Amino acid sequence: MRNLEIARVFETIADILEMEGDNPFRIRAYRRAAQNVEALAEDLESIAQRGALTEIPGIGKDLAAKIQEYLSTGRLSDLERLKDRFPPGVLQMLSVPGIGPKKARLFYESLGVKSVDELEAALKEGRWKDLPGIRERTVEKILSGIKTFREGMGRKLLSHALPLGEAIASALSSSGLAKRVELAGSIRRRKETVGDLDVLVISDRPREVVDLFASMSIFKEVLSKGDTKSSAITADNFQVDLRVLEEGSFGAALQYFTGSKSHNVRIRTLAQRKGLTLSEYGLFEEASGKLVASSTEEEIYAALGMSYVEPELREDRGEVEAALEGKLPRLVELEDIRGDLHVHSNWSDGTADLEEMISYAQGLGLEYIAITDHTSSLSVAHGLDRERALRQVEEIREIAGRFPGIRVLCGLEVDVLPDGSLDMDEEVLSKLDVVVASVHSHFNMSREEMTRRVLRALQNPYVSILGHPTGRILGEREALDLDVEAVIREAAARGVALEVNSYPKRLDLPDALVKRAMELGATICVNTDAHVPQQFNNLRWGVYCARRGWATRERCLNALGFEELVARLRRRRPALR
DNA sequence: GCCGTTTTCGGCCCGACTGTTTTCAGTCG
Repeated sequence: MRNLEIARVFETIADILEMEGDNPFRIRAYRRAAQNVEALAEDLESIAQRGALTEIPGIGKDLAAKIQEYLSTGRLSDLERLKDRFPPGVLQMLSVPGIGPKKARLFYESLGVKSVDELEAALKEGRWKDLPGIRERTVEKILSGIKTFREGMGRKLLSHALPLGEAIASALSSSGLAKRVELAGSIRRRKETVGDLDVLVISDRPREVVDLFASMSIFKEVLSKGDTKSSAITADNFQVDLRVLEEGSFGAALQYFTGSKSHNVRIRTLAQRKGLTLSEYGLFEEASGKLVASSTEEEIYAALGMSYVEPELREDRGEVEAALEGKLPRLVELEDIRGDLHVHSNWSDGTADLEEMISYAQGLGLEYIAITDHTSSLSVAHGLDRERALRQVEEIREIAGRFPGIRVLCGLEVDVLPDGSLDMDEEVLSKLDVVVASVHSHFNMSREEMTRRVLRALQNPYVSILGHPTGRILGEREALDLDVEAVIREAAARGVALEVNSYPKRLDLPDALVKRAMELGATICVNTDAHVPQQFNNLRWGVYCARRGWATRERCLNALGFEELVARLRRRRPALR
């Protein structure tokens, strides 16, 4: 599957053309092509074989030829030519918030800086003073952008890392050399970003496992390779650590390598108090060195007098105490989620029409979805004004009848305006089943103003869900300056659900705040915010995030069956039919 | 570079915000 690779190629071309000041529509064509290629469910190679490349939206004759060239030669002559114009580090500057093509080019051509690091140094040395249009405030903004950029770097989104880990694990499993393969570390804890990847293997032929691992074609460099351990780096600079163990110590090793560090410190202290000692090889009696437990994690936790702790909870956020008291929650699972209440179509900025979205969701076995397109103040997304909104309601009700396998609710993702009012009148809102209220603009209000704004939206009787409540985007945008505690309390009091947006870069509410929402009695709703049918599959990322926040099925709005859900929505929205 | 019941050329999304200017350029969504 080389779709992602080709999407990146188109993105890079778009970046370079943008720096050269090329026709903006041509640039947009490349970006749109990249997006559509990335969203494809089918392999580009098999589409190419069918000769159907131009059937992909946004792919015409030219781009189809470029895809063909890339598939057959592994390179693209156009791109090679363009790449000579700007060093890769200059292209990377575009990922720094506050730097676009114009500034990147300016810095490169007039300061000679070829990377983000060099740019930072030059700015700190004050070498920007003679540059046109660059003053103190701009420099401050860019320096803080560089900080944000660095925080997002080096770590990969879970949604990228987990499939990679699963591919490595399955290659090792299918070799027949391993009795068991598990991913450990933060990826097993389902942390939203992952710094590296830990793979544990049980085998009595460790040398061969190591050889197989080190020879995998995904790696560009093998850092170390011994009898039971190896580390290697993938082409996109992601480190993978392999550890091969004997069957007996698997539980202890899995527990040890899953972490987190702070969770393990707590566990080992606990063991010490009981006269025991815990290592990656097992739980032993301190005095005699006698093995107490080692083959499964369950045994180890049990021997310490605790209930089993799900990996997602192992962050030392109170799970040790709760496990000792037997009071850990039963976490929500992917199978508990019955529907999706935040879905877009091509009525606003989605790519698929209503039928496609509904039929895909039905195919996945969802019991219900709510269509929630944007409202008109979000003009970039071609949001709906009242007339189109009303027309869409009629159309949804009509189309829904043709899909007996799934219930389709009418909704909107309504913009929360700066004063906290909603971007749609009450007459329209009263005709909807679900209203997701979201902040999409004016991100830099003061904490007081922003909090007042969101609280006012929550107080609106038509709002059912607060969409991506903090507005953060991993590696791209900080969370809104918001008194989240007050927002959670208000949501709990008003019966408005807080969204856990499953989009891998959002995961918003973030896990720590999901936990706070649980503590304060609020309800969450794990939605995909799908703009493309395939994005319904993002649900798992949201569920992981919710689990890391101790969320239970009982406190998850869309774990309710349809009748219960409607009853719940109606409780807040008397007008619901 | 794509696209088409306004169809093979001429559109294609554009408003808000910021910081720089003194009427605007760059970035973002």
